[in-house]
Amino acid sequence: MKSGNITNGSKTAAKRRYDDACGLAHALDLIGERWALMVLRELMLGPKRFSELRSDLPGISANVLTQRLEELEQRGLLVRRKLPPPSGAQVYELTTWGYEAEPIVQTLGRWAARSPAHDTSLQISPVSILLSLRTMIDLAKVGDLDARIGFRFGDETYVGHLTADALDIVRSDPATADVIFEGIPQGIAAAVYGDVPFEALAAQNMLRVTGDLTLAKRFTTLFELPPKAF
Amino acid sequence: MKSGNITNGSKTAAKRRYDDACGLAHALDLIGERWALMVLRELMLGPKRFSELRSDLPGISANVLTQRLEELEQRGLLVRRKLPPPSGAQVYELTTWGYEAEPIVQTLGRWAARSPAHDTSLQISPVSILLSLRTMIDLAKVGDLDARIGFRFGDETYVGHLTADALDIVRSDPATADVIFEGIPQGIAAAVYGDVPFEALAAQNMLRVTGDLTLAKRFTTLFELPPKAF
DNA sequence: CGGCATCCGGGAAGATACTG
DNA sequence: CAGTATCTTCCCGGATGCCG
Repeated sequence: MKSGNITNGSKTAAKRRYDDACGLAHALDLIGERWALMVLRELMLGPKRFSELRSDLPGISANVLTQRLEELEQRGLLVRRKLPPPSGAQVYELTTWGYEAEPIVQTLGRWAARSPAHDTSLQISPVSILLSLRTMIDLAKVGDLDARIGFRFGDETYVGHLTADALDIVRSDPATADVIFEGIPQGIAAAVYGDVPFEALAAQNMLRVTGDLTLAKRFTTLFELPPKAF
Repeated sequence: MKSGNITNGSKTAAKRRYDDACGLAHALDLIGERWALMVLRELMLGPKRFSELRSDLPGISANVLTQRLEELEQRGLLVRRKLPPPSGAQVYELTTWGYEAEPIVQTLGRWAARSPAHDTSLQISPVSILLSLRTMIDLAKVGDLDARIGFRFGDETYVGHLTADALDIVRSDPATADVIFEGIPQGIAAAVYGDVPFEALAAQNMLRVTGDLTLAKRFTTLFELPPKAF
């Protein structure tokens, strides 16, 4: 019914973008699609393979994950990399610029924590809870503490290095950490944000703490959620 | 037709949400829809009416704007308010919690400014450019400066209060400001980020500067875009 | 004119099945 | 395990039209 095709090159090429020079608009053009920021979040503590991403992002479908990974790679936020033999598996790893998106994840998360509608009973991934610790830590309470905190969620293990300046978290073996938290992400959440005692969590098979228990207890006091907005 | 229609109650209860306790996921459930953050941005410096939003968000359809405003109101991010007579016009105004989303807009904007694909030649709204000034100001360069900077973009006028602590910007009459920038948003961008001299901008009808020209020149040196990521 | 409902076309997202 | 292929559903964008 439209007489003549539009033939406006700039318009046919234009998919669903905000035609706006504003930085926010451009950011949304880059990472505003559904699932894009969630994918970045899952890669924020280190490379992952396709199947790990799929299982840590409940609800994403394979084709959408494929598409997001392609777009994010093309835009320079992540790269595909082959692990050295014998593994040889392909993983997705953030670029430097991709890692620089962590403040975005933190700012959004901290803001949303004030939402009265926030349902903390839902599923949460290992990376999510660890990033929330990085976000919600009150460095003033750390003092001169310097400790290595291990986390074990099934196969996924992480080690956090707590200093006066920051809580660094990398994916590595927690065997030599000062204290090890082992269980499910909700167990960490309950201990840190819900002040649930370790014994109760152990009884529910949510969390097991080994190593320096005094340090563990102290660790759980370093974090605080912001108050609800209303 | 409306009566007795399917209502899809069985499955539609869960729309298109991330079923995830992560703060990021909840944030995206609240403001992750298309145009939502752009609407928040436009309201960030004060209430606006429907038609103002529509004209400052080129590309949004009335349909979608209505829907976003409803959702954001229902979620507690903005309220509808009637201006006192004689205007009596209805405006949309952010709640306290809504204004607290400014760090989100800033973080996304600052991050995207590093993108090599960022096209600064596109249209930009008054609120966008003013928020970018708040984002990109280098307070260390302000020293003990204390000045009132006026901005006039057609009908929309703003006054920025520059102090050592912050650049506050509110929508008000710039008549008494120390210096007034008048023109189009791109004119401000060219002067501040492109170091284009005032004379050149005046010749192109992009910007006219009145008042304390020394202050104006100094003002344009306070802002710096981050380097490109690659 | 401002605000909102409705219809329609296109395209992105979701679900499932399938393949190397 | 790491993705395709296909089909369906739903959201977005544009146009029209109602109503205060």
